[in-house]
Amino acid sequence: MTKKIDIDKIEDNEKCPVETAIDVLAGKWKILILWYLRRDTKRFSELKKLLPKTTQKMLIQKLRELEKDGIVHREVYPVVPPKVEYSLTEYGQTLKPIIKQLYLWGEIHKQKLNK
Amino acid sequence: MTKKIDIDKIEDNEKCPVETAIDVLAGKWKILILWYLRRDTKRFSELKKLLPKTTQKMLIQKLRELEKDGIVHREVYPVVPPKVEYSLTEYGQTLKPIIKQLYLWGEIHKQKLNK
DNA sequence: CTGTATCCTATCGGATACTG
DNA sequence: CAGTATCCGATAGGATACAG
Repeated sequence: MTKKIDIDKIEDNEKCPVETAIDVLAGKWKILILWYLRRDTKRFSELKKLLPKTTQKMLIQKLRELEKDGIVHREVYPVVPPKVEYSLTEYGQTLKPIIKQLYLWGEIHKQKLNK
Repeated sequence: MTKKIDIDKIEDNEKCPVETAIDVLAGKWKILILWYLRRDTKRFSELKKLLPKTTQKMLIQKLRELEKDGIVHREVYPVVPPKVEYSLTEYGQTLKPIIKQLYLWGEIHKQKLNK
């Protein structure tokens, strides 16, 4: 349904929406977090395993930022040991087309690198 | 044509293509540069005006990186004063779906921020 | 006009230790 | 398990000056 928009026809605004999007998604790990949350809820420990190259501190920091922007939901279960689950909010779901395009292009680029 | 792919059905690979894409596009200004080049060629001085918040040094640095990745083409005209034009390569054009989605989502998010 | 070259600082992010 | 706190180094990025 967005297929008919031609970005070539859009004028160069003062404050481009692309910049707005980047402001929210910048920070290397953020999009990768969203990628792993695209499908379902993950516990904090799961995310840590999925993102071995980041640190606990960074992961929490980025999760907090995404939470603040209304993209990620944090659900705390009052059990021992603690259990915290992260998921995409309904608003966060609207980012999926971006994530999808990044995935598709990443595949193309990986192939190019292997040549 | 990519509409039928459901990213929810994709397994969590070791090295996700999303990460590959991020590696190339990371750096706050890069995507914004691509945005302004999406339609046509720009001179260096034009890019500088379009990106007033970045510095000349950063702009050149990012342009060089994009050039190295085969995304941007640099055309030097041997005239005085110097004239250099930047444009998307054919390969760089393949990034347009990503840029488009970022634009669309940025618009949505701008609206949300104004409420 | 299109760059280079320095210098400098703020932020990002890693390592480690500790806690409810 | 899911954090917090602290320290510390690397690097992204800004200001300024200068050159072809």
